[in-house]
Amino acid sequence: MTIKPVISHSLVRSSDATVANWNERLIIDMVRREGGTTRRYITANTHLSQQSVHRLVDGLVSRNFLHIGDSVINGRGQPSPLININAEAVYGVGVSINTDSVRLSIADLNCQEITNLKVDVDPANRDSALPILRDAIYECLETNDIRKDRVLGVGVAISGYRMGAKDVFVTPEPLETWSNTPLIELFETAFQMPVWVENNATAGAIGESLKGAGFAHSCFAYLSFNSGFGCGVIYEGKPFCGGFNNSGEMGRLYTPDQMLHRPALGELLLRLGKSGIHIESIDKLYTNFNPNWHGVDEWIAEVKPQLNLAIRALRATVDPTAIVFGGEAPPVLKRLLIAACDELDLDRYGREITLPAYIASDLPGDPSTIGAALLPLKDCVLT
Amino acid sequence: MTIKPVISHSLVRSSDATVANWNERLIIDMVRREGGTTRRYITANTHLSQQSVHRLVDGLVSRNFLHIGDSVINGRGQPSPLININAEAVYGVGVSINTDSVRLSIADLNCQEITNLKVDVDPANRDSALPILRDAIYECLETNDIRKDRVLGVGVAISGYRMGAKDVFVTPEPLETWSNTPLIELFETAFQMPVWVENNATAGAIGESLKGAGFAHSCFAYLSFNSGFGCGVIYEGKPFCGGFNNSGEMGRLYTPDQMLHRPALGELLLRLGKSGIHIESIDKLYTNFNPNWHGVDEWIAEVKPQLNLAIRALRATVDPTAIVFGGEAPPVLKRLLIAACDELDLDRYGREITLPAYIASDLPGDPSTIGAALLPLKDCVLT
DNA sequence: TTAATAACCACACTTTGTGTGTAGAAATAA
DNA sequence: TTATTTCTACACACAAAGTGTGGTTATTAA
Repeated sequence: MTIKPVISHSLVRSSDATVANWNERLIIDMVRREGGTTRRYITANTHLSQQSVHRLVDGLVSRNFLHIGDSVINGRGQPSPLININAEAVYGVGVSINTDSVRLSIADLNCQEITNLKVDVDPANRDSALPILRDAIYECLETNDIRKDRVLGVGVAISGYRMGAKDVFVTPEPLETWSNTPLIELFETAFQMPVWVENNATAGAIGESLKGAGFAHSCFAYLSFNSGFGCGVIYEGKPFCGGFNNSGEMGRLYTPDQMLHRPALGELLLRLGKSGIHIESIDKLYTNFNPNWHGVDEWIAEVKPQLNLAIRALRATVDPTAIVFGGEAPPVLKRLLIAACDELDLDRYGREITLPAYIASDLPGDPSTIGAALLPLKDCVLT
Repeated sequence: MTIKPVISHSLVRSSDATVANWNERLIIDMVRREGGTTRRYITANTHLSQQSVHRLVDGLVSRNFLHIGDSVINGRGQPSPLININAEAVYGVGVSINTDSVRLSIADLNCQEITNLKVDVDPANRDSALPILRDAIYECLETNDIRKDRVLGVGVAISGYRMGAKDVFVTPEPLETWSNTPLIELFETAFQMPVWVENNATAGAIGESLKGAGFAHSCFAYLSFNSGFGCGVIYEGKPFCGGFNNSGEMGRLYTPDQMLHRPALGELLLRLGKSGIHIESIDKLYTNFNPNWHGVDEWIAEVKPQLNLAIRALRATVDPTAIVFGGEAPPVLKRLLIAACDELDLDRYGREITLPAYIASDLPGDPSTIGAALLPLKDCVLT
């Protein structure tokens, strides 16, 4: 049984029951990325003619995805009315399930996070978690005055890799309860809304593609420093999933020996513990991090070879134009990790080669939750 | 100045001047891959309706890309006429420029190699090579009775990585003369035909996607064992080029120290030479290879760690469903290399994970030349 | 012999784009 | 002030490429 969209009829195209066709999505995403623009600009920057842009924008305005604002003067000629996103047109709900916490988030059509909260459930117990999560979602929508028929669906970010189907995961052991189950059916039944499921690193990458590095890069790798260490790849603006849908599963790069020294924050917590600094969760690390703590420099030195190996592997295979340092690492730590990267910008004949940009993600908090909330938007109305 | 297609007007669609639109290409490629099929099969295996398939096939038959053959009976109902590829409809010409040889090849619409020959030119001297190559192409077309208006264009495979534009390469030093030049304009001017340019590993991968592993895999990595060691990635049936267009440039994976022990056949020739076995070219290695030669086992052991690192890097980032061992390595050597691959099929909790298939390519001779000849076909009429 | 099935094909229709042409509004240049 | 320019707005005819309906025909199973 597939859950049908619950969104308003006025938002759905009568012809094919989708929310927006590809050219409409191109226009919505262009308006969003530009933070408002004119029909003139859209005509100049798409393959569409003036007449087509006019008709498509008209339709999107009448279906309330876009607003017409004041006119702007661009030299001679009639001024262009500004076209703006109607941020309240549709929303995406995001849920991230991590080993130590479950978070909930709502994003509007502008990809702005409306709310982000920790849900007080035990992620290790599926049966008790699902109804609590469902209640939390509906309560959260009500609190924020969001009608249910404006919600495209729920994106779920979970750590682990896929096995067979696109929605069956093998999770880290603390999340064993979510393993080997078709998650879409599970969540759709629980939430009574359409559901998307994605690996947490890829969810972070999607968030970055819509709000951060994606403005300048259409092919980049997103390093996700969480309890573990993962990676999401964006190619041609879309998530790259590979053959078995496990692209970016960095554990497969390392030998068992190297695994112990990979840049996973869970390992950092252990090292800090040994130095007498006891941090109980990645959450707390984010808020309390001090780069002068005893053990930080040592850990950076310890993981540096594995971090550089990951970057070499990405450059050799994916060849991204940017590598984004994200996940739940504290901002200062991201900068320390970037500083630890070797800059191998010469080929074997000593000729210069272009390096990818190393970027510290500045999406706040847990990027996989906001990324999860953006999944429905990305899949229905954006590009 | 862009060279216009020289193919017959009867093969080009009047509406948009392309050779075939996407649905037509889907059908042509399905007929090709099936080695002939019925409209019934096409209808069942595409998103197209019976009526649309009928209309599209009709158009392709009247434009001579397809032939209608005998009918086959499939149980009750009217028998279906067989639809076959007209192999002589269009052709692609391929040129590969390697450090030690220049090869020329012609492929028909069935992706069958019509001819493959070594061109007697010095690849190190561009100005003398171009006119000789042009003459060789036209002579070769004449010899094989192929009219010029059936040729889609020339694909060129060259070793090296891209710099900036998609047709500007930085080549290995022996091919310095082809470096830092927009190659499309260069070759189009010389050949007076449309030209495609591709890295030789990716050209091999494209060949494999049309004639070998591509029948079963839409995402695979193609390891190209040549004088150097490269890789081409196919994703969703198409070449994956990454952000800077240098996906698969495996040199970037290795440290300078590892580079000396990477699985490049040029290095094998050096090791064999030290053992008193003097092979003058990769060509000769292909025809005369003996796995019992002193030095072969030692070389396999020497490169094994770097080969496995490449595979780990590919599995972590691209996650292909197959890894094809190709390039100019002799068949026996490919099998030895496959045997040297560790099979890391357990995750860090000891759970089983699906391995990619390790496949020895059985395209004969130099795959990059045939791959080059397939470039125009892939880009104009196949998918 | 007859019913069922599948292929074939004509036709009307829909969606989604294009190009042409016209009218009008507002800013700038002379 | 007036003319020019630039851009919006909109009507209309048209084209490409798909769909659905329904009828005809060929073959097999009962």
